Amino acid sequence: VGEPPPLALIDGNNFYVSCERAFDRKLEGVPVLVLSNNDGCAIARSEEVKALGVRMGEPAFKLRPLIEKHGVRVFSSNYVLYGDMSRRVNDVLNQFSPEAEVYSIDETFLGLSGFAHKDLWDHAQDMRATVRRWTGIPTCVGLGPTKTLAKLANAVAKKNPVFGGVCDLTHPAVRGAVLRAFAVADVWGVGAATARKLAGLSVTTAAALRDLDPMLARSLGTVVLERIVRELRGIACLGLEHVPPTRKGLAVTRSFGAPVSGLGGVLEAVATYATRAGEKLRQHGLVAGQLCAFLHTNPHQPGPRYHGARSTRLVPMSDDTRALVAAARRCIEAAWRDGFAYTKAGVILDDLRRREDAPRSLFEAPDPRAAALMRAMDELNAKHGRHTVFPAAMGIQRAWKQRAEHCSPRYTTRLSDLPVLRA
DNA sequence: TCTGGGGTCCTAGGACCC
DNA sequence: TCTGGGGTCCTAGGACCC
Repeated sequence: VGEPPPLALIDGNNFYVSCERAFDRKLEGVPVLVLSNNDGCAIARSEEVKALGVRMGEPAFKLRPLIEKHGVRVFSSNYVLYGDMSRRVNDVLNQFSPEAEVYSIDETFLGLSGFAHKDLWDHAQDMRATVRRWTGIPTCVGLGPTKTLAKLANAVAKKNPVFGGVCDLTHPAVRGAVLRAFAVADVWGVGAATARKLAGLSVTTAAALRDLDPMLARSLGTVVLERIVRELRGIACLGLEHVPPTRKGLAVTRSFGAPVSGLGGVLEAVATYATRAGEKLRQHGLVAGQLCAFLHTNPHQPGPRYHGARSTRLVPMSDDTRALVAAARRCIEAAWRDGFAYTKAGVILDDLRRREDAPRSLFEAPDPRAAALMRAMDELNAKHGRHTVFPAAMGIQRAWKQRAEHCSPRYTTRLSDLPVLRA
């Protein structure tokens, strides 16, 4: 029995940083850092920034001296730009294989059945070069018979420049040495909790995990860990998902730009998040059956803490902004406690299904004007910009709005932000 | 003294991912 | 002063059914 057909995992290097660099040559060769929402912490680092010792998720305020000292170029996250660049990269990859699964904003699995083994490496290099030329994004490629091995190969290619950007683990002979040198905590699907348990059994490398008894793995870390063991042995347990499955839940949650202690401010914020959630629902043609709203104080600070949340059923299931806003406000009013400085709130929708599959209630006939109203709002906001029309419950001042003090232009999705070439 | 057996469905919480 | 956002999957246990 042969091994399954090869898979490739293509992954953008320091993806958000590379998106910024694609439009500004002056960012080449200098330290570049991209911050999370609210300019809170480090989420993408150029090689120069990694060399300065900045870790993933490190709070931005702690980095301030280092940023000053080394002239680090700092960016707020620009998801409109990154999302569009991701789409462009995938357009290129689709020309190399029709079997694609977009796994995340910067990673795609490709099925490469039909390629002779000796051609794989050239093919992978060709993909890298084409993506680089057509989008400006540098990538690495991992090749293997299973998703887990392709992920592992990709991590190896990224970490060791000697591989030239491509690591091929489709050949069983080279796998052993690579797996013996690979830390088990870095294997895809092995998190901190599982790594601790494995360390207790002296399993510290990917090779040792591969050699673990699958039943023991199952008792240690559920069927998920058992699958990882088998995948490391070259037995595919995780298929390519060409068509993304319909999503099960959807959330809009944000930290505030500054703490909020009045009920009015939090109600405005969740009305805004519920409004955004409604837009997302309608984009996907979905309705929600359940809504949960929460608020909480800063978990990183000492002092009085509170986390409040309430959920409610949406009957009938809905994608109507007015129903979502009303439900979210009711939940927050019920969860509210005076006397705290709140730093974050959110709206979570669950029990999603396609609008045409939603159960109808026996006595209420849907009002056709409701759908027309939502459509009109969506069209106005699409044409004239977000928040051209919005529920009054969102407020006008929105003093709780997030920080984003270093945002780059939306180079590829907004005419006014197009890059300009000067002679 | 002594109280069945076999299901399904739902939810909360943990673990993990990027 | 100051620490992101948005997902998935799995399991255990409770509620409920006949």
